[in-house]
Amino acid sequence: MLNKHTIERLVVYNRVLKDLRVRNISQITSEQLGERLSKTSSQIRRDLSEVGKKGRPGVGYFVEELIDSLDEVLGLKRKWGLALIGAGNLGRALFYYPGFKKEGYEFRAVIDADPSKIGRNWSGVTITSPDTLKKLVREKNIDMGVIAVPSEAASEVAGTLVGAGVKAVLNFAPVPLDLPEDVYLRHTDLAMDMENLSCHLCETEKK
Amino acid sequence: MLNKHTIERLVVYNRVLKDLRVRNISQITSEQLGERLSKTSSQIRRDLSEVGKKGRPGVGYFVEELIDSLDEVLGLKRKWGLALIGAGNLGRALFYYPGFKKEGYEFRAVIDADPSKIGRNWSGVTITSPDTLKKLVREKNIDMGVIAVPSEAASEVAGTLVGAGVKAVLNFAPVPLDLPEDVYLRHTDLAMDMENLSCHLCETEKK
DNA sequence: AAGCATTTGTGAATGTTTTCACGAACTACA
DNA sequence: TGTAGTTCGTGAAAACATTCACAAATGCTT
Repeated sequence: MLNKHTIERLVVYNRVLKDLRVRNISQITSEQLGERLSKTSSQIRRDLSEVGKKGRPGVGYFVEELIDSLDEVLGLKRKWGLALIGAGNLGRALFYYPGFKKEGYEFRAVIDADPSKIGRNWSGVTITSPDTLKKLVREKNIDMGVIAVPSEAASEVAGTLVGAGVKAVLNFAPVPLDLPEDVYLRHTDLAMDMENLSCHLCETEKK
Repeated sequence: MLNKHTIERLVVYNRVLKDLRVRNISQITSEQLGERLSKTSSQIRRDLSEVGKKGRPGVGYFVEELIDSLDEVLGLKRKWGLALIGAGNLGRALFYYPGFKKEGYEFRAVIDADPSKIGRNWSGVTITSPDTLKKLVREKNIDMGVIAVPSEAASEVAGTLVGAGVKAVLNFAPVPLDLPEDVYLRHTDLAMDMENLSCHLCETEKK
């Protein structure tokens, strides 16, 4: 029902609204929100019309109510269990990234194939070997897998995750994964963003 | 000229093509490429028609030639200088991320406000304080800024980057930045991707 | 050299997303 | 209560993106 673009924007609106809440601002109009995000007000009204809560004509939206609806829609009203695959530099950065815990995402398992890493402890989570994954997914209620291994290993661990019953995967390895239809996959490729930037720089240089 | 969606796909095509090259495959049809990426062949032909090199009817595209054109379009034929702002966990992961160097992106400056970090050395790059940024951008030919600081500090460092003349910014802080029109900005918010996943999980659960 | 089998490149058709524009809902104040 | 001033929600229009479908280009076989 909600399309991809809308969801992406809802996430951003939610961020801004939470910032407003901290600053004790309790109402905002679509016009103001749009200005803050360089979007048209009608875009914002259209997007928000897809979540439950309605704005009030002549006034705008109530920050608190809207956050509540957005948290509901975006699945932030409950905790989610994560398994981190890959305990390298990137894996560690993700594990300790404060934004996850804040929104209810908990790393409950950390997997790495490197024997020198297995057994180490990160804030109470012990790093274990790949063959423990299936068991951990069941026991620790893992909802999502986060892949932070080198490209070569990515396909295999993705397969293991899916085999263990995980239905959502966030892939940081720079390789497109081919997973079953019913697994929701997002690919966050750091170098891809960079290439996007350089492509634009190139284009503007030409002008 | 090239639109956002097309660029995003071109980056992916380039990845796949480079993989094919490694495996000594020298030709590919739009049909095959489409299958590999779950895209229609006409989408791929349309996208590729926007880069210089033409395919050959009855044969397909030549991998090597196509990579060459894509590298050109995506700005991968030259080196780019990066400044990393923020030497925390995420900053370190980005700095040591192998994908960047491979595609010609070089971190030439690392900035952090924490006195205990200033003076440390990461693979030959010394961590320096924020007030050195302007000078470094000039001296080290910095093309892009990579922001990996906590939200509170993000706006300010973004402003400093822009003030120093940087025209492209990759923002990892979970806060929307408001930069001048002529600065190209990309926002990679790790928690945002996660929220996207949980939103989808929620939606499918409901059905 | 001719005919068949591929596959490209691209107008035209279709589908999707965003913006426009305006009636209806609400507030504020006299 | 009435009037003026906001702002929302949403059909309809416009802009944008994808897919279809087919002529033209090429390779392969006889």
